[in-house]
Amino acid sequence: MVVKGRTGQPTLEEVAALAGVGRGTVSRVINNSPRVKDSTRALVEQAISQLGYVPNRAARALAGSRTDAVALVIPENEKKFFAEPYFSDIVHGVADGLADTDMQLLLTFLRTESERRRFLQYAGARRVDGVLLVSVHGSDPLPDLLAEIGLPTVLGGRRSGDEPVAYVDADNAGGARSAVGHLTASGRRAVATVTGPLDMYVAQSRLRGYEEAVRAVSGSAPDPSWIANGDFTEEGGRRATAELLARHPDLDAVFAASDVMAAGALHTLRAAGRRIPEDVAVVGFDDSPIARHTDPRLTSVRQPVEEMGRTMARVLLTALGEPESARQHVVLPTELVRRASG
Amino acid sequence: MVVKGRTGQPTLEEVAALAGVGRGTVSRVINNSPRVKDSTRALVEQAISQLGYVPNRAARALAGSRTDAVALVIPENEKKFFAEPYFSDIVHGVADGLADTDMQLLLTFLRTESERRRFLQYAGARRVDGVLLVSVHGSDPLPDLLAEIGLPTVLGGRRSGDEPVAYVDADNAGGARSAVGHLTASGRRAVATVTGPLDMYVAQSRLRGYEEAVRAVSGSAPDPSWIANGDFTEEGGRRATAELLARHPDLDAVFAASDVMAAGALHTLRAAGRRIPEDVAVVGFDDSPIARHTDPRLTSVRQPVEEMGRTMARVLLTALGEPESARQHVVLPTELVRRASG
DNA sequence: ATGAAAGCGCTAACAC
DNA sequence: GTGTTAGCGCTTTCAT
Repeated sequence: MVVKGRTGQPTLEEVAALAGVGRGTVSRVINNSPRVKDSTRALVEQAISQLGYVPNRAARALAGSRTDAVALVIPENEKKFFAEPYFSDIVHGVADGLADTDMQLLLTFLRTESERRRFLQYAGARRVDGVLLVSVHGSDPLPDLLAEIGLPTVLGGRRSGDEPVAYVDADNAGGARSAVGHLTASGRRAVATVTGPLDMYVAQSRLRGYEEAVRAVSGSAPDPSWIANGDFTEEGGRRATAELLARHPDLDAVFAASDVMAAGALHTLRAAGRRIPEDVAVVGFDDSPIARHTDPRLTSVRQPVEEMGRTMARVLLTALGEPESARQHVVLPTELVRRASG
Repeated sequence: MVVKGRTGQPTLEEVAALAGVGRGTVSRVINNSPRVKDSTRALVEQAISQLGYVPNRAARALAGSRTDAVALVIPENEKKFFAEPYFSDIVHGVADGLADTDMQLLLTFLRTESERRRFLQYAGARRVDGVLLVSVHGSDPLPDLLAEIGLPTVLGGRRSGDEPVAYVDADNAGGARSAVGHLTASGRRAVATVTGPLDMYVAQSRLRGYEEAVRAVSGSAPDPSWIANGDFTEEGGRRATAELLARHPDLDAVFAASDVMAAGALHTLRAAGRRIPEDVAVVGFDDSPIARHTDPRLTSVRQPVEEMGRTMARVLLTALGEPESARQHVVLPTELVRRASG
């Protein structure tokens, strides 16, 4: 006949019976309540391992009104943003940060408007304990909506300088400053930049870092003609670099606000007959293998992506532990990885 | 006054009350049971949307003994294997394949032996309905253990030619044949190969494809001296290519069993003064951006990775629907992407 | 410190 | 077809 319900798994009740205690006591033990006598605890733990007992998550969630699950949400408006190992690193980091918890990691892609709605319902129904949100675009309302719902949320990156929601970001402006500083320190003065899409704070920050570094050596803000907009794609990097080259045939350095764009810049510069790094130096941002293979000597700013993921997980866990804790804002340092060509 | 534990979420009971029906009927409606009069169904659906009702997953799981969740498991013995977009594509594909289900996607990395044990416990406790397992290494016992437990499992790739567990793989041997065939068709006869780690079936298959293609033109199996082992890393590709070059200075083509290794091969060949493709042609496998940026003209075999993920999800869903269905084995075709340099 | 008991929200058997 | 009811396995008062 059809085997139903029972999975054959031992239940808390059976553990209690074997240990000769009540169910409440077993529950206390597996939840690390301090109000249990050591000897009793030992008894129960013995029974647990003897039976190979594993608490039933669903029952726990139902009774305790929590889920022990967090969602990692990835809005897919800009898939290109995730072509690189960035995505993979974030996921690894988050998983690592959750590793010694028994939190489950749910992965959710939000491609369409209807999927966004569905997710909000889902979140509103509290089917996760918290949310990690990456690749937040300029004016994405999702973080605010989650905040209204009262669901602990941590962003990877931020939407603006005074992001109200908890976030973990990299020091993009600082990274850009050090990249450009690296160029000027070696005597390059005609430094142009290829920016990311300026509706993203990450792109604004990197541009700002560039401007600050230029001002630091020239005493004034760079002329806008030294700035060309890309979109974080290689093709965008090529196009923007071509513009820059047309406007300033004498440029001797380019700071690309992403490594993929740096790869594009390198291609365009080479195609135009410029030698790297004799004629033009290039510095990128992100330290991706793609760019390194385009030119192994490419100097780049490295963001600690995996650690960002780990930190996001940690921040969320903290927020889950102390519901009324202030929103945490973490900015991790970047690092300039020098190779020959910068 | 007595309001306790309530999360504020409407329950099935409230829906039933509002619709003026019993709870069982509401349950039937949300589970698409055919045994409901259309008019009643409409009534219930009206109440559901009026209340914004979302079924409680935990309660459902507890009562129905299923979880509506599948785990995507990634054994991390060989992290290098996932440096490329492969991982990202698989995940996207799986998510896509699950998109119009309300299955949740759990992500699980297995780094240590203790994590493996924990996962087996977890799986044994039936906290997921099924498992997707990628990057299965040569003699990994995990798939068999899951099969014993009776948990529907689908592999991405396989462990051997007669893999008993359901799997979705790419036609690696066929891809390798077409790659090498492409080289020989253009007159190259001195074709060497850089293999992957031969304890992986994927590497064996690609080597077999190479051997078959060589035999097809030369009439006999290639001498082992034309074969050098890599490990799917760039450095491995460099080393193996250097060996080949030392053994056969006259080689005029290389088939690399992965694109990252192809990148390594290109670097080594260039460093040795060989011109690509005048002196030596290179063909890779996987069609990764890394390799394309090393040489934009690199011809590669493309595996439909995202579709593999999608298919894995589909196969698993089928297995969940028909528990006694035969193990499905799917092999997806690969495609040669010709560019100038092959 | 521990046992007893009341749910958590749902599914599935069973009646009608 | 539809209502009723008994659990699913756990957490959490409330007594003791």
